[in-house]
Amino acid sequence: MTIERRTPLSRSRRPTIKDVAEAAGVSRSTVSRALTGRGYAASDVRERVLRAAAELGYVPDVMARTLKQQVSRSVGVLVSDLRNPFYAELAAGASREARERGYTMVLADTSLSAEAESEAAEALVALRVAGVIVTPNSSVVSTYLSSHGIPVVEVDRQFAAGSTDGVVVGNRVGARTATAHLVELGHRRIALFIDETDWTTGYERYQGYLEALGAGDIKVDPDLVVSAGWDVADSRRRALDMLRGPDRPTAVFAANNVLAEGVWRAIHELGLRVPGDVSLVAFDDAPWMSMVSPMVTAVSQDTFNLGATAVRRLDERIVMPEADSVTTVLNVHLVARESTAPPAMI
Amino acid sequence: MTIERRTPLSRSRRPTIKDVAEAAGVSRSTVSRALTGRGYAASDVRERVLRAAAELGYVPDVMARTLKQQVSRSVGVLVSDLRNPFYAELAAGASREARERGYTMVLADTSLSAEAESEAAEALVALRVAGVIVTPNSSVVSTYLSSHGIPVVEVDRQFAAGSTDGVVVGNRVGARTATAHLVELGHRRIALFIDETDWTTGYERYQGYLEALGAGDIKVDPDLVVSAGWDVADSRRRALDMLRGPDRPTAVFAANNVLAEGVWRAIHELGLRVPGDVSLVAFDDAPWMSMVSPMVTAVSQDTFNLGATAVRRLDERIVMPEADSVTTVLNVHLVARESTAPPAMI
DNA sequence: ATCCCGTGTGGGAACGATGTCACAACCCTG
DNA sequence: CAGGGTTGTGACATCGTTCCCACACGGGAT
Repeated sequence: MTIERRTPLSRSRRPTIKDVAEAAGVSRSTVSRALTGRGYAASDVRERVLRAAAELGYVPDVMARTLKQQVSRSVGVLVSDLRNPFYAELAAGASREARERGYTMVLADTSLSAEAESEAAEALVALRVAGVIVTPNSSVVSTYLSSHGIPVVEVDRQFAAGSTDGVVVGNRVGARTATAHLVELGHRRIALFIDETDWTTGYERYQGYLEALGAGDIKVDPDLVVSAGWDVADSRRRALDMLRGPDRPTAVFAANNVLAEGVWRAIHELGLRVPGDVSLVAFDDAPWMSMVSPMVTAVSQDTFNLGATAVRRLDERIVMPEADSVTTVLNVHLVARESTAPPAMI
Repeated sequence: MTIERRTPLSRSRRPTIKDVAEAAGVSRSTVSRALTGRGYAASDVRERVLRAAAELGYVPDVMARTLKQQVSRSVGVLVSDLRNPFYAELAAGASREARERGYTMVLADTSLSAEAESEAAEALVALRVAGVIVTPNSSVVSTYLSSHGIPVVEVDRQFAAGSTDGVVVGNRVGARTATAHLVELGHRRIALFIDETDWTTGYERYQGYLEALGAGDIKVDPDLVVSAGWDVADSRRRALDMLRGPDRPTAVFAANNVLAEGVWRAIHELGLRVPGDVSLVAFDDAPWMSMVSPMVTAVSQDTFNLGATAVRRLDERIVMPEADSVTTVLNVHLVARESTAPPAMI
């Protein structure tokens, strides 16, 4: 009859390298050498140490190791909004690549708040992470982290190009292709829904839109360029206003998946037919776009790969801190579906 | 004319508490007391220390602090697949709650792989996190972490009920409500698409389905219960087989959003009309379900809150390690939309 | 004058893993 | 037997922070 041990040994004290050394009958130094593979360790001793470590369930303390070596194997990831499938997929890609390269990932959803972003950045500095991947909303985070000697990779958007690495997609090309697709179909009144036109991403997509219109000899109508906010509700409201108006556009280019959702909802509420009454193209191919009917034509970006590439870039930067900064541009491609067609005759 | 400093001071060496102490002209102990607010510190000295710390851009090293205090302020979060909006939203909820409670979040996407899960769990032990939230695939992770004295909260599914905390939703009630909704509409041949029926989640949903059938005096047809895999493709294939068959069901209850997507795609490929030819109810209300036409009736769970609640539970557990384990059950509710209607007359 | 107390400060130990010593056993070869 | 290579040892230092204890100082009570 055995007495139940209320609290296992492990709860009271986790095994340390010292415990392993005692169990294996060697010194701590020898355990360290045997486990890491650096330095001398006879094969029978190594065997004994490994067995003792396994039996005790010994797991090295990353904190202590990092403290000594001054080299962390954690990376920070700051994204705007995990509920947006774009950021979720980005994080998924980063997660997989981080795991493959032996990094742990510290993730924070900054909820589109500058305060949360700064707070998270400070936490990452305190953790002494090896590097940070961020979808920035301003240059402050990149600047702050860089000033603390932490490598930064900006993803999707870029505020500190030249001084930090970046991984973005071909925004201008993508936007031009999407708009040109509408122009080729015969559309002349093409609305643009965009988050902003000041940042790199928005600016580039705006430029791509302008270029395609210019190439088609179409004069830009400022009333058709809507700088909608960040949520579906706002986009929907603005779309309702525009599509109810007298001079309704025959096509809409929505510059991200959130705006596209708002426009889509507005179109449906108004009972308009797609693409009969209005054509729709989106930048960023969210899952719902291939599920709705008609399916939405979209500029697809490999978001998962965007996250994975950012981690790769960061890893390279960590290995070579002094190399020139690099901006990687990933390709996008237009997925023509059912939401685009020539405009109806008037 | 100033000379550009190639590498800022911060890169060569981060400021330590010692630097702050020297700058403020006090001892390290005094700096610590002044900054943390624990212990004595004259107001003028505190002032001086704070200014020195701010000027140097001093950020305390979490590693060193944790090492000393043996109390971490990080929590681990292990989710199956961030690309699934369910897990993304769960992670978003966990992230916000963690931030509010002053925890940093270490996240790993285990990609439905047992190996990745174990690997991630070991990394979390190495990091000495304060606790872990996991959407488990077996009991091994919970057991492993518990054996290392790390508090665990199982979310969505539960393998170690009784020994660890859990946060789940009313799976049985939800499934019963969804199925009963179909029964009330007059359906007698109701298919169930489910991931598995052994685990807690799948088992409960299966039971709810059976209960609702029993209450409607409907005999269970085993051919209508499909244990589909984990991806959309598999679910779609199985749905195609079933819906092409001679004895097609008049309604389908898909027990999660992935299965629902597969069924939805199959229905469309076959040119069936919803709800005319077949009604559809889903467990877990994914964003696309309110965007497609007809909109899909679904059992909605507050996934964001699921993640947030799990962090709250974990925090309580960390504060009171010896308290009895608790399983929190969150409510779900049926959102009746357009994909359900009485079966067509035959 | 002595003691006690509250207040403020400094010195040193400790946390866990690892690297670096000097050194001690060995073995084998010449 | 000398010399060199191999293998293992314990002691000590390191990292940044905090805890514990010692001490200093001055005022009030005994």
